[in-house]
Amino acid sequence: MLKRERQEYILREVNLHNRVLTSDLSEAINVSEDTIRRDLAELAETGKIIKAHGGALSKSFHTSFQINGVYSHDKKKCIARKAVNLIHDGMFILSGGGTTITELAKALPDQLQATFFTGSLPAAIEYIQHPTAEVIFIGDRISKNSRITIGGDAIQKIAQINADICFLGINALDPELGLTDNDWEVVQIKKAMIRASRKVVALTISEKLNTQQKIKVADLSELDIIITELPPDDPILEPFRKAGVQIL
Amino acid sequence: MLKRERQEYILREVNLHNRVLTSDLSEAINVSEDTIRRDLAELAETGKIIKAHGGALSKSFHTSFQINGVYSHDKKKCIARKAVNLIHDGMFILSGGGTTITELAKALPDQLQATFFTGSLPAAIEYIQHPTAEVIFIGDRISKNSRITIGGDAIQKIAQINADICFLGINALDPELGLTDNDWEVVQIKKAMIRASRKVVALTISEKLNTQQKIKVADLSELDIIITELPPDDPILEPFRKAGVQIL
DNA sequence: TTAAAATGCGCAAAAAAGTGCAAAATAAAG
DNA sequence: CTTTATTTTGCACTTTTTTGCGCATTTTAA
Repeated sequence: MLKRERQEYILREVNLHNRVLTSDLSEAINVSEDTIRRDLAELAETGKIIKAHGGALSKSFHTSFQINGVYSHDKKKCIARKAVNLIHDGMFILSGGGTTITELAKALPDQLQATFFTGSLPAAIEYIQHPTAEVIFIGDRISKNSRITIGGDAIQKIAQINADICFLGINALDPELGLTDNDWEVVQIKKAMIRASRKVVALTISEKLNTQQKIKVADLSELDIIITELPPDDPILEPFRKAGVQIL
Repeated sequence: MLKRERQEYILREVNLHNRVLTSDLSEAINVSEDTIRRDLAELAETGKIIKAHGGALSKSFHTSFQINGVYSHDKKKCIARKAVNLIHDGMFILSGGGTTITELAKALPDQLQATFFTGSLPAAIEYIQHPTAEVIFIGDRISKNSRITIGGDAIQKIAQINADICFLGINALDPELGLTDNDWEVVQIKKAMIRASRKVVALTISEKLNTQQKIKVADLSELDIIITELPPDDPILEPFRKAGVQIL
């Protein structure tokens, strides 16, 4: 076996299993462990793998490992964990934009099999990394501020969908004024999403409760569930529960 | 056995078995190993095979190896820098997928004012961070492997565009077989993009030159410009220039 | 802390590759 | 058909690359 060939074999093994042992490789290829170590050192030097004691790790595995650790203690992550419980196999899900929704996308359990419609670039990036999730992107002009699709073409596309559930990341929620926002185009998209879904779930950190913005998106009565990081019996949530919305 | 004949035999052997040993070839053809080595050197110089200690490897087998290194990133940046010079204010640009295209999106000069149509999530994320660029995302199902939009709806949308220029990140380019790929759905998108654009630019690192994949995308004659990290007078590029394609 | 496992380093043998040159084969010219 | 020029090939030799082993050192895990 050629040296180059051997190194390619090793690289494939690493990328396939996310990690390899020097001893296993040595046995499989029938060369000394020294040779394997030298190969791993070379591959690591050109940045193709991460060397470790006893073997090596794939690059992608290493990076994803780090990312998961950093954001684990976030309010939004807490909200996302509550939200994923509403998703079941086979569902068709409309997903809006915002960082909270992106957290939701990261929090999906691996074995889930569902179809996600979204116009949010950051959320789509996360959904597509899920092993089984189907992702349909709603295309049109992309808004620079919110990084979601806006425009008539998108609204038309959304109207063709009949989703089981819709997750909206929101900017302002008030017991009287309901759901409001400051971007006209984004509001049109959110309204379309609410119309296109049987159940509407609003995700928000508690700071945005009892705040108002300038453009009306929906009445509280149009929302089915509100999810925040607070415990369900927090007094701040009382007026929303009274309006007939379920709190998680 | 003629020299030419012998080299073609070697090339067939390489592509068939993905690797050859100098010693085996020498024995099979009944010439000295020196001669085989000289043949391998010539074939490697024109980019048809990859030389290695003890023999040679096929290009297709080898590419996966080179593509994810630290040096390939520099190459792609170099390619991106060449490509941005083709973009001018007011242009309508169709942009495909792939890491090279993503580099292009990162390399855009800040004051540029242009409209980008794309179905690539990573590229769109970069385009949208540009201060003035207009971004239109072509929506439909997102392919897990390539992270670009695929499907009939997307093809229909692309057909409605009449772009000034189209940038394609490509997987395999051969002087005879032209542009090829291994994903049927992605091929359909690329074909649509080529049809929808007045000028077609192929971006690729040199390792992918002289390689073939299974599904035809376009003839060389359909390409206007090829951009690689190599200097324009490199011998590997000669057959492409002869086919009438401009090289940068 | 301690024992086992893994690693790095120097070294030597084996394999392969590069080099210069002359013989052989092929092509071109007279 | 012969002669000359060019290319191709093989051989002897040197240089480089690759590989495995012994041994001191470091890392890991109990």
